[in-house]
Amino acid sequence: MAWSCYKDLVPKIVDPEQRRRVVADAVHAVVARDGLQAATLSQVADEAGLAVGSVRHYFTDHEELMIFAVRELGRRVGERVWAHAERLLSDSDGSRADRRRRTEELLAEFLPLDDLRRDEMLLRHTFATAARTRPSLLIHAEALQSTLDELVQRTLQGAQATGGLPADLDVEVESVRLRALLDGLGLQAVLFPRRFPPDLLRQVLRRHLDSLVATPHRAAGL
Amino acid sequence: MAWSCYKDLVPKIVDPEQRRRVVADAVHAVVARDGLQAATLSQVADEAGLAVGSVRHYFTDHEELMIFAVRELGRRVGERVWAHAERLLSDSDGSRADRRRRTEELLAEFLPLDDLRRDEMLLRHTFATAARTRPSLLIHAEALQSTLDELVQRTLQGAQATGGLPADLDVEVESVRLRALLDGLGLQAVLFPRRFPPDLLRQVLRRHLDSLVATPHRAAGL
DNA sequence: CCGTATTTAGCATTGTCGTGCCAAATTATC
DNA sequence: GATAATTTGGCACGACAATGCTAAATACGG
Repeated sequence: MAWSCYKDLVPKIVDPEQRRRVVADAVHAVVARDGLQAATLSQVADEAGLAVGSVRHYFTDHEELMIFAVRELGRRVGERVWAHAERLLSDSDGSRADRRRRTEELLAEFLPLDDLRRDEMLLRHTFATAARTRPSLLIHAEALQSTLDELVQRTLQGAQATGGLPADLDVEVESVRLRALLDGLGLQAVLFPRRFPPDLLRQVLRRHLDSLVATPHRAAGL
Repeated sequence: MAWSCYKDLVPKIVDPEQRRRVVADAVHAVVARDGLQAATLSQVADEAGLAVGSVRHYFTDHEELMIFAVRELGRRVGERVWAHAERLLSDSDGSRADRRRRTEELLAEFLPLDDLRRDEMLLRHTFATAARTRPSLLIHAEALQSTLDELVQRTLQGAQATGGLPADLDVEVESVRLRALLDGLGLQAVLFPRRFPPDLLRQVLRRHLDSLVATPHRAAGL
């Protein structure tokens, strides 16, 4: 049943951490394709080309497997996005138009504009949703959420610091608003892809950034 | 939510449609509390105070039960929200400030500001997510989505028609943007309620509407 | 080359799901 | 009141999940 495509030539010695990551990959693939309820031990093992017993050798139980999958997702998303962010946040040079363009590119990392980002969006959302009714996942899902929240906030702070945004803009609120926009937009695009082609996503993001730059902030009055 | 306080005195004759709605109530309650994976026949029957056999008498199988629950959710959400909308969309009178206030109230119907709206948000989101990997739910989830999309769009169109929004605003794009914002904001508030108190939700919504009113639209340039 | 630890594979158990089927209880019709 | 229809309750079966336990296959240290 289990399908070890390895030939007999490959040594049986295995780096356990790498193995765990391979299994996490399988979890991600199954969840992205068939949903969380399909991520059973047997399906994950099949996806990874292993036997159930092998998977169980590296994870004590199903719960630990799920937790690891969430953390691994967070690690990868964080790594990819922060690497992208540092190029923007550290370099203070470039014209304003250039900075604007790069900011837009950074925030576009949150949108499902290609298969990689689509799967990441899907997985983030799936695990975040699952965490609501699975206490063991909550803190890890929150950590993932916080990481991205912080990135958005720093991006806006940086833009404001370099004069790309009005000085009286309430960055706290705008961060929440931008993050909500990105999340909602990405989510709808993932759930109903027919209705939200990548062009539309980019257009909406661009429009939002435009409105941030152009809008004079009004203190909370009517 | 669903509470049939009937005692044994009530005759055994039952309106089947009402019974189906009561069972749907139970589905909603279980899903909102414990997630979709908990909406098994036995748990739903328990929640409704019925035997499994009774539930099965009104629904041929589990799938039909889920579909009915989605449609019933759509019916209720649509009913409540459109009732609210008509008061705004039909009446052309009132000052601009008054219209603005009522528009904000209407859109606040999309946010989880009280238990009822919180559960509705949760259920909409849960079923929409599930529909991705359950073809039988897809069209019903899309219908629910479309209904709310349309409401948002009409609201913005109405606001533009009465001069509450700039005439050159691209209502198509703004509808998508506003809807994404409402969805993303509501979702985060539902998943991580500690971080998103109702006041913050209102503030973000108000800020977004402010920016719509105040922003001159720039044609898609840099 | 041998013994030990690691890795892989699988069996058996237990629990829970949906569902086919049937019987009891209750109501409606005559 | 007797009979048919509706409604309710539940048993039994098969599928499949997670998991405890065991044994084979493989790699490594001596």
